[in-house]
Amino acid sequence: MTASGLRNWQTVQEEVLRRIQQRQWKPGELIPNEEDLAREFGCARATVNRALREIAESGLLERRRKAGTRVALSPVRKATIAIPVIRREIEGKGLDYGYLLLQSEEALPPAGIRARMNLSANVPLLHLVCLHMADGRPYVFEDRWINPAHIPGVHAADFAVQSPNEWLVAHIPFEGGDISFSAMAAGDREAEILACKTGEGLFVIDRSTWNQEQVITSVRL
Amino acid sequence: MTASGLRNWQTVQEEVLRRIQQRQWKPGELIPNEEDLAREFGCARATVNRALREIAESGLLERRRKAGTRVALSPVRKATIAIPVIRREIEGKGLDYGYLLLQSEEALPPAGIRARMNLSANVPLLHLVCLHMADGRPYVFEDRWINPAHIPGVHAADFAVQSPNEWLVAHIPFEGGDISFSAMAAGDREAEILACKTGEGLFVIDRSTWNQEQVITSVRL
DNA sequence: TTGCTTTATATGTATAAACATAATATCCGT
DNA sequence: ACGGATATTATGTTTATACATATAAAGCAA
Repeated sequence: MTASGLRNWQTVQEEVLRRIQQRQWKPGELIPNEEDLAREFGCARATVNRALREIAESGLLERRRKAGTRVALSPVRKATIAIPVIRREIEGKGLDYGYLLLQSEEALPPAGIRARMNLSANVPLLHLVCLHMADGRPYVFEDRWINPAHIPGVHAADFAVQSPNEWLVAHIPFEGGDISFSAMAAGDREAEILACKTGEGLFVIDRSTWNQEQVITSVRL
Repeated sequence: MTASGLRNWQTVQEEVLRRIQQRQWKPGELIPNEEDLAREFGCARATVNRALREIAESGLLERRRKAGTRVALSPVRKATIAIPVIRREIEGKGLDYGYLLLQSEEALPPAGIRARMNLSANVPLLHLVCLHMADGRPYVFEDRWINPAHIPGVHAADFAVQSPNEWLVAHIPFEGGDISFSAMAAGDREAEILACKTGEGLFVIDRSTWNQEQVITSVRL
């Protein structure tokens, strides 16, 4: 090895990953600095930097100025998951997508929601409950609270036709959210709506979007 | 706006994000090319490129050569989640970590595991069952199958002392995994081990590491 | 020793310039 | 109008160079 032909950052990256995998560079160990690597690989330091930066972002390397770059001792495995628009997810599987609005009302949120949305007083929120179906069978149950005060135009939206999910994506400039996963057993209500057995395991996603509004979505997978 | 002081890529990125959020650039719309933006922001094209590339990686922009850069129509929300070593997770919460090996044997894997690990014949695997505890209370239940043929030295490891999780991290150069989440209701066995009620919701992580070996971990959160 | 200051150094970023690559647009012959 | 060759163009990458910044380490003083 120590080849002379690693001239693009992806090749450099592969070589570095190979060395980590094959323990040529062991966990916790310091690796040569960018300049040396650049010389060894016969490329510019910027190229090495590009390669190493990406690896560091993935958590396999740890870099600190002056201290150098070392192989992560306990690589925190990071997974990036894509949360698609539900309709796309279903259609992506080649199934027919169906949507049903079950409930739409202004109501005072329960304490749990109010706390997560950081609401002080008795602010009424728009409470939407709807069901996404794949090939006619219940697929995802969505329970969402929206703060109309922060979402102009939300009253004009017709959620009987378009799911809040899609409406929001199309109309609200958002960025930054907060997602957590958990599991719960299906209660009687969920069991009925989702046509599953009471006690069956449900996969739940709680998602908050911190533009201003907040979203609570319960998803069964 | 259209300021003249955006000279580093992070500032450029913020400005671009602002424009997307405030719908100055609408979803589906083409945004100016790198050269123009660089001129407008008073920085080099490479700087704009760096800023835009990152946004594109996050899914908010879509870029194609010659076609240009446009605001994503349906931004696939990507979340990167970190899967820490369990001990760290527990200790990070300020709790006492405890570990217990419940079972360790060579056995033929059930069909499901065999299929996922792509094993042809009747290959015996090392089957480990262990429990991670936080402050004395069951926290995570781990059910793991390891192919000893591909993990040299695994027989020498004493999993009564160190969890397979940590041993593997420390001894095996790995890269590339496959993670899926799901939910299930606790069966009698799980309920007993985890000291929870039968039927309670469990959060399950199935993880495969495709170096050669494979891992199935059931985690309750 | 302890704490502060300075220095050296590895990573981080910015830049201009050049070339590579993908892919749309255009032109042209049929 | 159609299909295929060609030109054009926006992004992608590499390079050398320069400077910024964090920070470990060394030096120094109380």
